[in-house]
Amino acid sequence: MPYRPPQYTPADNPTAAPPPIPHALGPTITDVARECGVSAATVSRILNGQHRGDPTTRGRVQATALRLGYVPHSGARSLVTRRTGALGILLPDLFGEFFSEFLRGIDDVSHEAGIHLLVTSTHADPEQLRAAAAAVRGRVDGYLIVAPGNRANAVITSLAEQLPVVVVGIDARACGAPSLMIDNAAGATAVAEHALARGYRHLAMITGPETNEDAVARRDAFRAVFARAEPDVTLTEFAGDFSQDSGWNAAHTMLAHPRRFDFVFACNDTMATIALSVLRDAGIRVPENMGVAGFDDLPMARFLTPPLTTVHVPIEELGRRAMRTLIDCVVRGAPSRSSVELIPTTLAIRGSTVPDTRRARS
Amino acid sequence: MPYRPPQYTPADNPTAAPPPIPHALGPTITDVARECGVSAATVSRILNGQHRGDPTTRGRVQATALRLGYVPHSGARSLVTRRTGALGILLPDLFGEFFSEFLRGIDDVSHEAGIHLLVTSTHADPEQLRAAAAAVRGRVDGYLIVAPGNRANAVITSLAEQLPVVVVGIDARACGAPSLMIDNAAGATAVAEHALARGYRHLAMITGPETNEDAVARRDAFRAVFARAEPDVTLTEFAGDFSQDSGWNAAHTMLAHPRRFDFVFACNDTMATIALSVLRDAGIRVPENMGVAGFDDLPMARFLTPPLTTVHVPIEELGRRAMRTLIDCVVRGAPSRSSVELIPTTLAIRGSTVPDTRRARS
DNA sequence: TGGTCCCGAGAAAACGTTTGCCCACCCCAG
DNA sequence: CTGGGGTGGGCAAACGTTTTCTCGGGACCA
Repeated sequence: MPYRPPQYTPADNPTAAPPPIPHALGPTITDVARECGVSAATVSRILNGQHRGDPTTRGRVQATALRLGYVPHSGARSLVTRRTGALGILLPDLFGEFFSEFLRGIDDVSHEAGIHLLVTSTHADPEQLRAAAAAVRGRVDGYLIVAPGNRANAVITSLAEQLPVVVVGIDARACGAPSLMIDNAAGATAVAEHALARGYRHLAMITGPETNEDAVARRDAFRAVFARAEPDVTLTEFAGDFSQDSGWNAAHTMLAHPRRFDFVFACNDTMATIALSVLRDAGIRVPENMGVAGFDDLPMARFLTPPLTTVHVPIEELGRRAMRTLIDCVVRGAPSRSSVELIPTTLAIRGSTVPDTRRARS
Repeated sequence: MPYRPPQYTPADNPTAAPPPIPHALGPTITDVARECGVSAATVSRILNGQHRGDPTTRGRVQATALRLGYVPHSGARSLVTRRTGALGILLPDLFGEFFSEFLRGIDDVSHEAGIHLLVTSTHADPEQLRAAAAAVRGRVDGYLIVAPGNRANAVITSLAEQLPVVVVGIDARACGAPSLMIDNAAGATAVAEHALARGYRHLAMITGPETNEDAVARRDAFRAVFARAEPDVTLTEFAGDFSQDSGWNAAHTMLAHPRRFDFVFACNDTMATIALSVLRDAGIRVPENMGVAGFDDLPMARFLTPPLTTVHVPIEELGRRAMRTLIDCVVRGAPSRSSVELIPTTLAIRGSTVPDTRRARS
């Protein structure tokens, strides 16, 4: 990734004159010092709390800084402290409610730590991840990476050698970075067992992307329960990739299939929502003729028709924990120990698998 | 907002020793210069494209920079250029799909301009907005503000005096900043006219927050159509605030109302979704007994049961345009001319207002 | 051939902050 | 009265980059 300087000039007019007037800077530490009749060093120490000195001076300096609206220049500071006070959030793609929730958790933690967030959301593959990380290099003290798939190990490893890294979504122990993972197996298992307990026998599953470890884990756990189920139970898989379109295609493929299914498990709520919609259009009653379950428990899931049985994932909590872990790594300055934290999931049983819709607002 | 230095130490242990090992920095410009046998000045000029000089030297420097993986220290650079290459995105709150879509548009544009995004999402009122802006002061070249309500004018005005500002969601001409606004009036008007054309006569509206200009505009436009409708048409308003909970409360209040309604317009899709759910639980058929319409056209809207008639808002495009406007301001260095750009909306007619559900995937 | 101009590239200052080192002062004890 | 320890606070270097000023050399024209 060759270095490319920031381009404020619009792409359609690369020859435009460089902007002449940079923004006005506020008061500097020298201004505060002069105003108080002390040296810049003293101001710096007081404002950073390292100074146990004269309370009078301290009060005066703080008051002056406040009055002048002084905010230290973060660039100058990071130049000497070698810390930026910011963390890079590298997201594969910003789709749907999942990432709003996730970001909310992250923002919450970072906000109270006084840490800033550099967010990028445009990596779909390892190479773009590398580019995104390179772009914010030097501006951040660490990376929070939501894995774009399971092929990114090499990139993550090389990033983790330079800065603290926390990975969400894949097991990155081999990369030397702590990982946080959703307990997909428990969730998918619970769905499968619930389906069988409810008497459903011919199961369909709409899978997620092959490269997504969450998706694979959900699929495998679902398969595993099927493998030890009674022989009259069948399981058929239809390929999806978590997107709306793929859900639509998979649901229609399922309906065209010669086998009559009585249950469909979509590996995320987005696809489950679409499945519900397709089934309704086809005149199939849920849950009587067919049970439907999803995964994620998006805020909307309980308000669908019928309310969607799904695996609850504490998404915001996931973001929060990931952020705490990352901050912890940065504090220790250690090159991010390997570890895996499993985020528990629970099955939220609603109207798409049990007839009584009175439980609408479970 | 008193200055508070970044706190990497976890809040529960404020006395922890300061982190001893700052992250290792990569190669500096001096390293590249030494490696090539030229001066740092030359490297700087070449890498920034200001150098039309000797192609041999240029090629050598570029190759070396690439080989060493040199990335300039953004702090040092911003110290002298007085630009940071980053923009601050100040969001009121990260809820639902709306902001994922919005952020996607923003990220898209900034990414291709090589500009970084500092995202904050924790301001619910003007004072918090001021604090959020102060926190990133000096780290950004401009602000993209999604208004937390219509009381923020004073804060926005003072921000706009210092840095380029673009505002989304309120008319900030008085603040000296360009604004982008959704054409709420057109959308709400279209809904009202559609409802009346479909023969609905007793309309209910679930409003948004009083402090939100979008919400107010939608309400007023809907009222206006009612005002010039035939006398047998009634309109009753129920207070909401765009949240799921408020939608639930408003829908139930509506059902308890002595008047029998045959149409409900929720001022955003989140509340409309809840309304659909509540009506289903109450055994009211949509659209036969009651029509439902929302606003925003979230990606999920067309997959609800029945598919939701709603006002389509090009959310991603909104983010994209806002970002382009902001970048334009920063480029010109001008203190952000006042202007208002209106983002057009269109009515998406679906099954929640017209019986034929065959149009499911319109 | 001599003068002029241009172009490539280096030296050095400046940006705002932190921090190690040092000094001066004060207080207290001997 | 003097010496020592402790403390408040100043000086100056350093961080990595851009940019202005400068100079040397080569080309071109008369």
